[in-house]
Amino acid sequence: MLDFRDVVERLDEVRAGLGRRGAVPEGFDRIVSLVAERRTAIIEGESRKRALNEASAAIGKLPKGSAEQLEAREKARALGDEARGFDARQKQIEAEIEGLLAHVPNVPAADVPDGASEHDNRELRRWGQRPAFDFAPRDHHDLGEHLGILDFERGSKLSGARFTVLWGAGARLERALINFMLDLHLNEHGYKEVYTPFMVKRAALFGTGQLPKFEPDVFRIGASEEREDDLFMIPTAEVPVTNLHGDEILEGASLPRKYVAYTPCFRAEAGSHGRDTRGLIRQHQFDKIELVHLEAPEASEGGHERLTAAAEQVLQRLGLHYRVMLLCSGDMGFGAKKTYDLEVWLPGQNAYREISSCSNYGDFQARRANLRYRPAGDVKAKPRLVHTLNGSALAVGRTLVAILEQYQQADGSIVVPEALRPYMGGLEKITRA
RNA sequence: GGAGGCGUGGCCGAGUGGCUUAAGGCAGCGGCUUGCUAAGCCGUCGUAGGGGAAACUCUACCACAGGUUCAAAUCCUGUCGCCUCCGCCA
Repeated sequence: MLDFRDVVERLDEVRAGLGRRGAVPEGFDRIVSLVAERRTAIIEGESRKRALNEASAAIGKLPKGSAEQLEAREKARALGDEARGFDARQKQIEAEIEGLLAHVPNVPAADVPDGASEHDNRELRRWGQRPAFDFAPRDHHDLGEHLGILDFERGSKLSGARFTVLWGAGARLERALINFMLDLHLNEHGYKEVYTPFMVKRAALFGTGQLPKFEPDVFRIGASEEREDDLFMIPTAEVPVTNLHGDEILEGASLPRKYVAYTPCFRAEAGSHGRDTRGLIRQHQFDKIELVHLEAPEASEGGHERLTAAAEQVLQRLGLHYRVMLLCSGDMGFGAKKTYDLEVWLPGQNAYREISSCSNYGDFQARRANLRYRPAGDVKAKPRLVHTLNGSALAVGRTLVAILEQYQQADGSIVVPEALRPYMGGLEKITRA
């Protein structure tokens, strides 16, 4: 969420930034008068409260039940009523401001290119070579079924469309990828591993910006006899991990906090009917390794580059050809200031597909989740909001897809990337069972 | 699932309607002192929102949300969390 004081102070600038992503809400400029009204309500309310406090102290010193005390009580009661009136007014205005801002996305960073859709994203670089085949490459769906490691029919029998069962070497490959990625980030990139709940409260989803705007995309466990409040299945580890230090004040010296988490992710995929219905690309449940940074504001840009590099390293170790895209203003997620997508080459689709998204959120999520730090070496300094960053490193299911498709052989078997063999009991090739 | 208890500042802990702008201690921070030695002394020591050029000042916050009252950490209601015992359970 944007800071309403900042919005008022830099109204034209913020409006222009939001305009770049086509997200200036109706009546946006009304915020200026709302903030002014809020201030008036505070000043008036506080003056009544002060008078009331003084009056109450005086009443205590008057003889109990005396005529003058009764009279003073009447006057104090009136003050209290007035104070409550201004308080209510203040709350109402603040709710209006929040209502206005809760649906407003972040302002894009200056170096984010203008654009309306993914077609306007800018390719920054490519790594590796497209694998060349002297046969027609198959897609992972066919390969997986042929090998008996992907079972789409039984997934849908159990749970419906967009669920898949993995068998044998497929299941083991999934697990190997999880462990390989975690170990890489732990041992070589300095991340701390964290294991979190997979169901979270509404407040956590608000903190990272999925709510209130994107509730249809999230699976919700409604109230029941067991619980009166709602829980939501996490759509990404970003939600529990970023919110870990919500309402805390961290020591500046402890920044950056770099966390890596494995979690399954659950997405309703509302509005994506008919898209990527074949194969593993778009599932209701998938595994992901997520990197999250909490950084001092001045360090977040550098942190974003390092986080992205860590994600790229996974693809490089696995020998998977990919490219890096800088997303344009219109294609970024709700809370992001700047986003790099890693797109892996999928021979079966003859296309690059997103396998990781690495974003700098600035203080947008931190304000919602109340994530703060005290600048190092200055005990008098006011707490400041951290910057939050996150990125997938990587989406496990799509990595498995990329391995099947890039490492496929003419006979339909799959060569296991060398980096994964220690995690696969030395297995060098997946063949038909 | 049953029964009971408890939630006060970074920590410990006092506080059952006005003398609490939350006592006292510990830790932290700043300084003084250092021959009296795992020390002493003085000061400082929360968060947020207002006002003010500033010094400073006001308002709110004792798990959270409501309520009673001129006045609530204190009384009432609801919620959440934690603890103990019993039962059940991977």
